Amino acid sequence: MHDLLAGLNEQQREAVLHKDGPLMIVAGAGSGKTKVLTTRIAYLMGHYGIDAFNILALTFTNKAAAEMKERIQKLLGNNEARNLYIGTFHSVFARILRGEAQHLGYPNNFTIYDTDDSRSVIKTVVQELNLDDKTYKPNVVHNRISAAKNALITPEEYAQDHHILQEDARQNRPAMARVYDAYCKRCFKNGAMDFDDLLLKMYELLRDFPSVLHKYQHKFRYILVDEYQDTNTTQYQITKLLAAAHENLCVVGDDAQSIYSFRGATIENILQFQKDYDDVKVVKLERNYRSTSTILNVANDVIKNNKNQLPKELWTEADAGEKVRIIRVMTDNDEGRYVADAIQEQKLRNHFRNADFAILYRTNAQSRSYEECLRRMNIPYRIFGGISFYQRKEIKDFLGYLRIIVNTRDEEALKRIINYPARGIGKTSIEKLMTVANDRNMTMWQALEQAQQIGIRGGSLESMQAFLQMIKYFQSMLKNNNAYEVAFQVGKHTGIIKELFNDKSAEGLARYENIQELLNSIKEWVDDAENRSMIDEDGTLLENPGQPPATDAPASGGDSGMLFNYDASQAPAPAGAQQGGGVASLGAYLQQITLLTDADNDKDENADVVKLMTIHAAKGLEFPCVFVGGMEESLFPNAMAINTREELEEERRLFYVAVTRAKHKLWLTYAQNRYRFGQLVMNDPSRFLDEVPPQYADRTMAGGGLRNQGTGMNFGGASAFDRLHGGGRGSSNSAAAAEKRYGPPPGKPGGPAKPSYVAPSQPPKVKEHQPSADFVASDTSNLQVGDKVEHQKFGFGVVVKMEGASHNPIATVQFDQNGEKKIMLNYAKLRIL
DNA sequence: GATTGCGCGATTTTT
DNA sequence: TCGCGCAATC
Repeated sequence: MHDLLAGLNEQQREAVLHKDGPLMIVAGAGSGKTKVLTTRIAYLMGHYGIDAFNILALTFTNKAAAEMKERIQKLLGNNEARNLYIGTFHSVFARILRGEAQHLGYPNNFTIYDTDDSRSVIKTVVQELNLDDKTYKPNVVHNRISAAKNALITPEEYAQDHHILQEDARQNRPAMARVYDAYCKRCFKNGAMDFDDLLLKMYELLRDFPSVLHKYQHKFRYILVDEYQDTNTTQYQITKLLAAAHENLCVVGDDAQSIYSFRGATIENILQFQKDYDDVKVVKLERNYRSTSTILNVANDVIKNNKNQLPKELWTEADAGEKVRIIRVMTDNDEGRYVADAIQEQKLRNHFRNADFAILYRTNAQSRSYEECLRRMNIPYRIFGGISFYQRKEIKDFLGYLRIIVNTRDEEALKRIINYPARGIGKTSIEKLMTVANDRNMTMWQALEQAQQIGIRGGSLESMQAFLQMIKYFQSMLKNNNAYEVAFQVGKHTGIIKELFNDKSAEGLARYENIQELLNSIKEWVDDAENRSMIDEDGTLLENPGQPPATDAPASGGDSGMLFNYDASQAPAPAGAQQGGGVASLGAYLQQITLLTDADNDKDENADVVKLMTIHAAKGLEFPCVFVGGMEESLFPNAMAINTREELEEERRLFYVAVTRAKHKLWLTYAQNRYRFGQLVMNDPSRFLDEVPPQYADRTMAGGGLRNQGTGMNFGGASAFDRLHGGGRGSSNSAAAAEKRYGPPPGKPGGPAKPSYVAPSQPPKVKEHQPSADFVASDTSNLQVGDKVEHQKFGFGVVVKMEGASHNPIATVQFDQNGEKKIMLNYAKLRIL
């Protein structure tokens, strides 16, 4: 085991060697945190002889858990790591709750509601309480409820808390407490837990059932918590309970990277850890293996402006590297162009790959200008974040069937699919079912079973009975068939596949393929689960919660990957029926599916593309070259987060995270003018830029050459970088046009700015036109051939042809810069010159 | 029942 | 500005 410690620095070694008692590892960015965690676990097992079954490691993402498991496996060189409990808080607790559900009155096959499901339930209860859904907006209400749950405030406590009630009254939502209560009751009735419940119910389980607590306290003799700075109150309390018997609790985190308070994370958890236990061993990992010293110095100096933190200072033996470039551009579009151009430049000069670049931003909306420019320059890129595979309507519909099969209490699922595909169960009938269910205190499913008795007649009744029959048929399969076999039949018999197959639109095709992909992934999960199944030491059959199914591998049998062509649906169901539901049961499948995110089955993780993402999404990642855009007041720090010191400090930590993502090169850009909500707004440079020590930064206008702009910042000496970007690369229109439009920045001395930014050397497909300052759409009802016009995007041109009906006239315009375009006058804005 | 159109709102989002 | 969600409509 000696070599486990090889390659660790002194502090890392200290953290690994510490065996018993509470341990806090304060791990700065890029300090080898994962290495320490994994080595520590391997060492516990390999050197101290701790049984893998007795070790629990909690992470925040599936990805982190999977990576840890893999690395431990490698370190140990055997298969013992498979017996570790490594997973996200949510997946580990879901797994435990699944086994203990009866204590709490939930079915073992309880459904896990994702955020959309939760909102949908909220919508329902708000309606049922006869409240205005404009006042009680689902996402607002959900945030409030979620915050309460994360803070361990029950509906009863909520209803009695003066401070909370006051706050709700002030927000004109006096009935919040009732909504919260109704929401909880409804979820319970539905046999469902939302994300927050997975934590909350786990806590209640441990709190209220001493035997259960005892069981897990003695099972998990060693507990490790990753990203401790992001834990919320509930997670804190759970860890405390679990660790109480042995106090072998190791928490790892970096208070400077706490950026999820809006999700209930409490930075106090890590700040106060030393007070929670006697004799807390604290190890600080301050040596950074990632960034240049310049970048680290910037990060260190910036974060010093925060008051509330654990003292530490990152250091490195790496070279100073280059200065951080602080770049001012005129508009958000210029920012996109500047970045795309700089990437091109760096690729050529320094042989970087696309994947060496990341563009980070505060808000998702900022991705647009980058996207346009990258596309124009044919630089491959990928945006991370956005709608997840599992949130797509067709996927949720399909899963809706699987959910109702496994858990008939799940009203959300039932409502979703009872008339999809359309089978003649109309709105009125559905409402009737719901009303009756509510009145007689039964589930909607039970109401459905008694459709006739409750007075549903005719076609509706027949449809309902046929529907019931079908679902019951699927249910009858559960016992002897695995998740895939059931899902296969669902696809075949419900008509979903047929419906999508018949939709020949592009979206329809995509939806069809998504369902195929879902089925593929279920198949793969089944194969995998059967391989990885294991018997727990206490005899419980467990499913491995870790590995999500990858969805890119071809289907078994090596065919086209299309497991399910509608046309081929007559083919026999997949052979090889397993011993039954068992480890690969539909219930087990559903339990983990909701906890997956797109990142968990990313097929082209290693593709050579520029990566665009929010700073939040970048946490934990690193890139050779990083651009951070939108360094402007009210954007970053965001206007919504500058009202309290706490908020501002979190924004600063976010900036710290952004800076410390960079290994070699870092650009910070800000635009003077930016379109926001369709309005052009002027922003001051971010205050965080002022916190960057001048000696570590080059501050320039994009392209350089501009002096004395007097922004209160030093735009002095042109760096090598400026010269590089400065002169002699043809002329550009954008900055000049922007300058023309807006004039010199108000309050800023100095003559008109010279064109500073230079258009990319590869001419774009559409030459961006900046409309004249006085651009006003003209009345085009009398537009004639030969008229000279200006278009907001395409620029100046001449009308060469008029066609189309009088109510929908179409003009063909020959543009100076962009060739001939057909312009629909009803939509496009043209100015007649 | 699907389609269109208007009005509103718009941080971040590991699970 | 843009996208979405709901309401009106054939």
